[in-house]
Amino acid sequence: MGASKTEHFSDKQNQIAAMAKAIGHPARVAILEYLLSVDTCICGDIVNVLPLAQPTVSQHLKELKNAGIIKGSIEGTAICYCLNPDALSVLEAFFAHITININTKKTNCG
Amino acid sequence: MGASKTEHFSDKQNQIAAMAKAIGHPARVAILEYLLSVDTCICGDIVNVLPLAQPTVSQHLKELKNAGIIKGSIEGTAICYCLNPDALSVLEAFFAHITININTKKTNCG
DNA sequence: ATCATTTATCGTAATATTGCAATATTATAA
DNA sequence: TTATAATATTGCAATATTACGATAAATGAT
Repeated sequence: MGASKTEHFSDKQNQIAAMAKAIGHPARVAILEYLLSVDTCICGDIVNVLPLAQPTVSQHLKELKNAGIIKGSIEGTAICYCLNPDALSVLEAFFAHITININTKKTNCG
Repeated sequence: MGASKTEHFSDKQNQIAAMAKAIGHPARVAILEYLLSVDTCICGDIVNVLPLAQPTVSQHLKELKNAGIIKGSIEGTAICYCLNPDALSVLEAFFAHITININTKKTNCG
């Protein structure tokens, strides 16, 4: 096989998984942190910040965009990228919900 | 290639990415939600909850365990699994940090 | 010791991801 | 138009992931 059986899971579960998967690569974590470190959008120097070739960076940006984590808009020759607050707040809520509920329960095994 | 160039990124970035990647599959999101929905550990019925074969579920549990997201302990014939609050709070802090910082900045492109 | 139960591992097939060179596309400038 | 700059796409090789049948390992019960 090799393909996930997404049809067996809820839309919410698939959405969380898709976004987490998009962040599941150190280059893409680095992109998020970089976009967060500067004010608003970044127009055209993400490639220089990462230790990867331009096509590879372009591919990583595409995946983040497909998952809705970042947004991009054409600005002349360059493209401006920025974080998508909506997507990130969904993830934030998901993990906040988990940690809050863990703490209200008995401590665990292991 | 096919292998991530983890050596070019920080330990923190690799750690966040590894944990996010582990959650980046709907079956593993479902496992997290199930472990959260019951009190403390779950001993031995995770397979019945998921629409996947037993070896597949075992593999998913292994990946969550390798990433530190869950913990497991042997309890007779069964194995008890539970969430690892430490790992999940790292992710929670990561996304909380992002969403807090987004909101203090100008709204973005796209 | 034998059996039943539960979980893990092995082997394998299908598919996806990662990375980059080469090339194409798009937009601005001269 | 031609050149320049920035980003995207294509094509490909190496590797990883997903899924499951078959089988193994470990524990408890009879």
